[in-house]
Amino acid sequence: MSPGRPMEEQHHLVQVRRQHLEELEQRGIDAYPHRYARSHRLAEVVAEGEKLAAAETKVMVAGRMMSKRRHGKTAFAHIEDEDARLQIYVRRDEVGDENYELFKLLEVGDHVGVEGSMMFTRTGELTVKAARVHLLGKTLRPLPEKWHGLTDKEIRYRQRYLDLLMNAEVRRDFRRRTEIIQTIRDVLIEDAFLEVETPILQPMYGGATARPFTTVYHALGDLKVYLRIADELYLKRLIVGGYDRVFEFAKDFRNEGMDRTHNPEFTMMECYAAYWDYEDVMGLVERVFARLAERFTEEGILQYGEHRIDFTKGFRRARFFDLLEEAVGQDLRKLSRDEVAAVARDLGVEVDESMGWGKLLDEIFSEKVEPTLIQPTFVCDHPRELSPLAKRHRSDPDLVERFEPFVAGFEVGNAFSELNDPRDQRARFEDQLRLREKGDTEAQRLDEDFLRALEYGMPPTGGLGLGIDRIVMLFTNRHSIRDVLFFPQMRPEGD
RNA sequence: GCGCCGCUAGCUCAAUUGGCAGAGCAACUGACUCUUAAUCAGUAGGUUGAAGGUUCGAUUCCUUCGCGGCGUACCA
Repeated sequence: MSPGRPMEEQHHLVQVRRQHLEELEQRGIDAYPHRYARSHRLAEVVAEGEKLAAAETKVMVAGRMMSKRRHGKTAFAHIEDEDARLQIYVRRDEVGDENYELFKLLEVGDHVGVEGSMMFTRTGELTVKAARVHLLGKTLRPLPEKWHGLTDKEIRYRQRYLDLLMNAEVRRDFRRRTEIIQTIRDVLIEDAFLEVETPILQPMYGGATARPFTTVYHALGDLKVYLRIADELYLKRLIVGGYDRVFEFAKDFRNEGMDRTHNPEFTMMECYAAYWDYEDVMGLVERVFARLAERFTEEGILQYGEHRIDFTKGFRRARFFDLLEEAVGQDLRKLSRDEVAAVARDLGVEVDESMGWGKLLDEIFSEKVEPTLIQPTFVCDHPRELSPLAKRHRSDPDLVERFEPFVAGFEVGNAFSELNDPRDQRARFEDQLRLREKGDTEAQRLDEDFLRALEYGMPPTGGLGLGIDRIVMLFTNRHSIRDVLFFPQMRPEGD
């Protein structure tokens, strides 16, 4: 590990580079010029290679030098930019003595510009024959080895810039992250959703069950404020305010453990549509995944680890209690809280006394059903107790109109027919308060202003949250959330 | 939080039972005008994650700590 030490104490490899930098400056060369009049990106040169080489076209290209092979009075090197690499050929008798001396002082890692004409080498590789080489930015630290590259996960996560510059496939995956978000945004905008922004710092948190991060706001007398765990209650206020359809890509924060699928800050897309119910939202989720599958899979089949996931048939729809019954062999709906607890124990699911009926069912479901939900599935109609913001099921008051899309065994979202009856919403919050009094630190808070908003009338509304990081994991075939976040949470480096 | 594994040169990795800490690449010097993991000859590079202990002697064994990975728990 090489933490950033003061330059004075630097390693001899750094000292050598600093000496080269000084020598260059003594020759009057600016090691950090302001711009370079590039004529092509490398991918453009590569795409047009045949034509450019046939015409010996003059180009000005730029990139980071990733390899260098010197043979006396001639040399080859590769330069690389974001999405392509290109060989350069530098001959002393072409660039002149002075420029060749400059090139000798450049090293792997430096940013260089090359002015020259396109050609193919004897071995058939597209190459720029340099007429002149320019230094565009000097590197002071040595790059990891060219062959094995950088594999140490700690360095890859802590110094992501180094991971990105060494590993083109990592650059591609993060570019895809942006493309996935853009694809989802496109579908929403086509459906007339309006993109909005709501507060991250909130005086009262809500919209999910989780512990928050807290901070203080000095200007309001050290008022305790929270980083949002969800933006649900704010987006619903906007529906009350008369917007028809809204969405937000939100960074949410949850003060909980990290693992392969959890980072304390993560990205959730939430959207709400007036006059929709959860069946309408199912249609939206299917449109979103159909579009993602079209752009990012081969013919709708996604290879994720060992799984082949088929998006060509939409999502299977299955009810929460039916799936439970399939998995445990009996209908748990009519059982009492204690009977469910007994079933859970028999199944080897850990039970504790504070767990209510709904929580116990959820535990059994997580353990016995979720891992089996590989193909795209909507799990529908959950017990009411688990879902304090969802509307009662139109044909069964013990259930809510809710569904969770599952893919590859993980939950990628959550959706409801939104609860818009202010009396019922108040009663559900009060149930949560009772759970909190029993010691459930994650029970939801009663938000009086949100209730006031509902009392002004929210239309029937369908709402959805999508876990963006998990969706990116799916479509990049990555198995840790840390591989889809540029800068995952890490403990501070020691000295 | 708990369990297991790991941490050795800039990077990727070796080191027998506890017995002189090594290689490849990168770097430096020299040779080389179509190479591509360039080649050839030479040089330099280490507080073995940290502290303590056992021992004549510790990269190796023990204890504590730090960081990471994986699993598990918590967490929609």
